[in-house]
Amino acid sequence: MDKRQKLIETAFRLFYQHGIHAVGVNQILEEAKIAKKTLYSHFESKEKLLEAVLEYRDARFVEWASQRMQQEHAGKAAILALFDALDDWFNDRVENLAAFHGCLFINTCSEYGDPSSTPHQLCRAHKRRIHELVKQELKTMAVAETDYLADMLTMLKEGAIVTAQVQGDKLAAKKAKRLAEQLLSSATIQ
Amino acid sequence: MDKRQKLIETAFRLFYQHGIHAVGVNQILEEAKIAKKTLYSHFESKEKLLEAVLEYRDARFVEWASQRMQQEHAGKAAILALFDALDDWFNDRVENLAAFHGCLFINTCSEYGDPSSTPHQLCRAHKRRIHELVKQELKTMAVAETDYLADMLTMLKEGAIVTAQVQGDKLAAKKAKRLAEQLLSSATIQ
DNA sequence: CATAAAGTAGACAAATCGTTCTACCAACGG
DNA sequence: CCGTTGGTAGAACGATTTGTCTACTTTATG
Repeated sequence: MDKRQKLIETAFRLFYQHGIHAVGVNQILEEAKIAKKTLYSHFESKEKLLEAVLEYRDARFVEWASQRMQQEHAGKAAILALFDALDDWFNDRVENLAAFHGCLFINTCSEYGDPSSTPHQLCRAHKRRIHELVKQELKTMAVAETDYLADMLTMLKEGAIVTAQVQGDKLAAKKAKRLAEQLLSSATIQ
Repeated sequence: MDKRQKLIETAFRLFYQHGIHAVGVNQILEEAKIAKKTLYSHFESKEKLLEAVLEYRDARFVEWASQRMQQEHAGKAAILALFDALDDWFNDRVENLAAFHGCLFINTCSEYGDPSSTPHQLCRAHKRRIHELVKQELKTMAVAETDYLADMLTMLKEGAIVTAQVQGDKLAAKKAKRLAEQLLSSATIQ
């Protein structure tokens, strides 16, 4: 088995559940049943491990989201499918994403507030990627102001995630979907 | 000078800027120029100090937000004033709130993921208070579904905060205001 | 003025942090 | 068969964590 991958996945689970500074490397090693030297042969520091975790999560998440969108017809249906996907995520119906504890990237920015730090920038890049996904979908539709619409749809998504996490509102995605629908209806030209 | 208050304000500033686990009590004491024994005579632990910080921030923030809303005519203008207030906050034009580093309550929930923990519950209570503020304003208006509208407006607010923090998008509040306007227009009966 | 309360600085304890290190073992290719 | 590679366990290091403690000083009040 790939030790490096095992470290990334274990660290992800612990960071996601308890926060980054709250989890020590010893705890990661214990759970992964991997020796300390092995960790430091693959990663030069805890922060480098975190960076690998963020890249791993980004890849998995974007892959999942885009698949869910592409399962529907391009355009409005695809975008609404994203909010259905969020609903599944919030209610722990997606095995690949681990039990919902908010967004790892938002959580990470809370702990790495300096925008010039590498973790913060990786989080920013992830959000840009999701934004791009939505924007590309909008471009296949007959709508004006795709930039503004993509901004609002992703902002709505962030709001739903935070509401689901902080308030424990399991219906957050369903509510957000309704507003997204309205937004798309009033924006569609044809 | 009230040492207890000085401790709360110093701890707030540091927690807000760097995160909670990243800041040690020694650092708080150094900056506040207060002895360790004094801290532990006022608060039985770091977490109790955090709880006092959350209560302090909650009071200041709700006071500020409701004042900004009440400066406008009741109803739609008051709610839109909230988004103008957010814009000032994101762009560091509000002295009382300290330099923008996202929302302390969202940040805290990232580090205290367990919803049954006291810090998490204090954050939840704060968000409920803001939600109530918006909902009461909606009740003075001729709109149906005040619950749904309050949900969406606060969700939009959370999305704007996260976008401003993670993406560094200083225009997030202005964009959110535009969608809020549209939402209120299409919901108004008269 | 005297006493009590509340502050000070900072040493200290016990634990944990991230990181480096030694010593050893197993598998594999030349 | 021997040396390299990559793994193991875990000791050790120095720094830092939260929290307690001693000893002293300031301040307020009766």
